[in-house]
Amino acid sequence: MQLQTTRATSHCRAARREAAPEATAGAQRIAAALELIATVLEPQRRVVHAGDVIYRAGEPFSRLHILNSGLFKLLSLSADGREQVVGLRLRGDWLGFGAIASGTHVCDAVAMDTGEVWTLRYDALLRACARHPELMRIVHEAMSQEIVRDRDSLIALCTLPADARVVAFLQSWADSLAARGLRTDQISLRLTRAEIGNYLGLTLETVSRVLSKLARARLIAFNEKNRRDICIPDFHALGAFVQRREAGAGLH
Amino acid sequence: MQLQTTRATSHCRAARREAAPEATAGAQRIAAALELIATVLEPQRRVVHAGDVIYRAGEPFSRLHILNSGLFKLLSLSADGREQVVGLRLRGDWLGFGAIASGTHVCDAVAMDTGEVWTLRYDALLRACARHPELMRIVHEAMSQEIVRDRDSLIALCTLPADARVVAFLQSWADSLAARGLRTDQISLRLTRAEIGNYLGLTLETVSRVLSKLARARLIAFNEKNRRDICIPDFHALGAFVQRREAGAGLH
DNA sequence: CGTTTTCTTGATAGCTCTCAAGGCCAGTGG
DNA sequence: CCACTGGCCTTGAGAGCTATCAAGAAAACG
Repeated sequence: MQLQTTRATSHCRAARREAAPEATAGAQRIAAALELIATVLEPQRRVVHAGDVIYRAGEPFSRLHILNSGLFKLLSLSADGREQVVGLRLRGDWLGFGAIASGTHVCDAVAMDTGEVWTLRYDALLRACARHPELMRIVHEAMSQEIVRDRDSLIALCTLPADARVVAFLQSWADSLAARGLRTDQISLRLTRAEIGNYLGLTLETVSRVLSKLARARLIAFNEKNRRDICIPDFHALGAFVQRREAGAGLH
Repeated sequence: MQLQTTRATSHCRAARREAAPEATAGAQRIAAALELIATVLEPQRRVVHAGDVIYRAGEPFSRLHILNSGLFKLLSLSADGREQVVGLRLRGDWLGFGAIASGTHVCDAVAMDTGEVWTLRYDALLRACARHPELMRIVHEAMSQEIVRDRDSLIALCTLPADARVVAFLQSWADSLAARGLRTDQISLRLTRAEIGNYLGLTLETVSRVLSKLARARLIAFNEKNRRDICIPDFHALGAFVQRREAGAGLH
């Protein structure tokens, strides 16, 4: 059992170690994709502020959006009227892929901070893709990445206990920042406990309890005077925390 | 509260009523897409049997697959070695989209029954898409549909209690069959309780208990001598069951 | 400075998992 | 034909985890 824990932990380490050296590479790839789109398609650029709606579920689809900066959330309205956060998007991500099949947007996209959105017509993109294979490669990679990322979060949210869900959220958030060349030692969640819980399928109280427990264990540290900014002194220890819990649960 | 329950239920009804008349339309659209692919690309066709592996996680990506018949499951291997069913695929569905971004397959695809798989090279598909806009539309719609479907299942699995998860699974399964023009009054799950539980993030005992409860409430009926084949006498009642439970839970 | 939102913490209840035992069924071999 | 075996399923009892409810503290906001 000890062996298995060690192996699983080292596996996580390997994945994370890869991310760090490639951070600049990831940021450069995003920058290159944005540059190509800007030169080939001349998208409409728009500055948005917290609360601005990019599109709403039910609206007809004709345009895709690419994020140049800012933080955005995707909201899905379930049949009984409750809102669920189904995704968070950052620089380099696309918005609107889900509407291609049905011709109608299936969720709301809302800005959570000031940022810049590039908008382009889908039919114009298709025509441009026929002329620029590199552009089509970028679009397909973005859609493929969205499929994989959603699948990973589905696994995390369905199989992990509350502690591990919050840790996985923090790790994936840090990974997203690292892939864009941003610093990860002092990260700002920019989400309320209620929004985090909504995203993770937990209540805000449970999220608060888990964060408090992590802080007591010195695995994270809150910023003075602002409990939304946290720093993660040791990613290894954070990952090992949930691994240890899993191993312990499996011992009986 | 009664009003809200009625509204939510009728919403579900509306969605389901749409599905029924469009069943043949959905089947025709799938058939048309398969026909176009067959004529333009001449894919390699292969008959597979239960247990056959189409691809494994980690293998290099070069080909996509389209399902002409059969039932397939997507398995994701988590870091600690447990397998998780992350998707079920039927006629008309594509396999391998998740590998485009990374160039490596991210999950296993395994046949659960005899079926026919069409295989084509991704680079050939891209070249063909440049010549046939209709083909590109089909590919993009398939990727978009996969994004939306995964997102929907994520919401269902993260926010619903065990009863509702199983009901949602039965409904989505029946919808998938209906969209392909198959009968839905007598459906065969072709999955063990353990596989259903794995897919839904539940234990096999919980799945068994929920199915027994649904059978006691006459909302489903097991086939004689085979508890894997069930029939759903009234979809309305099945949907209303979970709606009622939600409303009741919210009363306090 | 007062109001509102957000966050924390505790107590309790409910749901699901775990563990355990047994039943049903198909295939196998005597 | 029947006993045996193994896989799959069902059912029950208890434990653990998370939601719910409630109260108060802290921070943001006008």
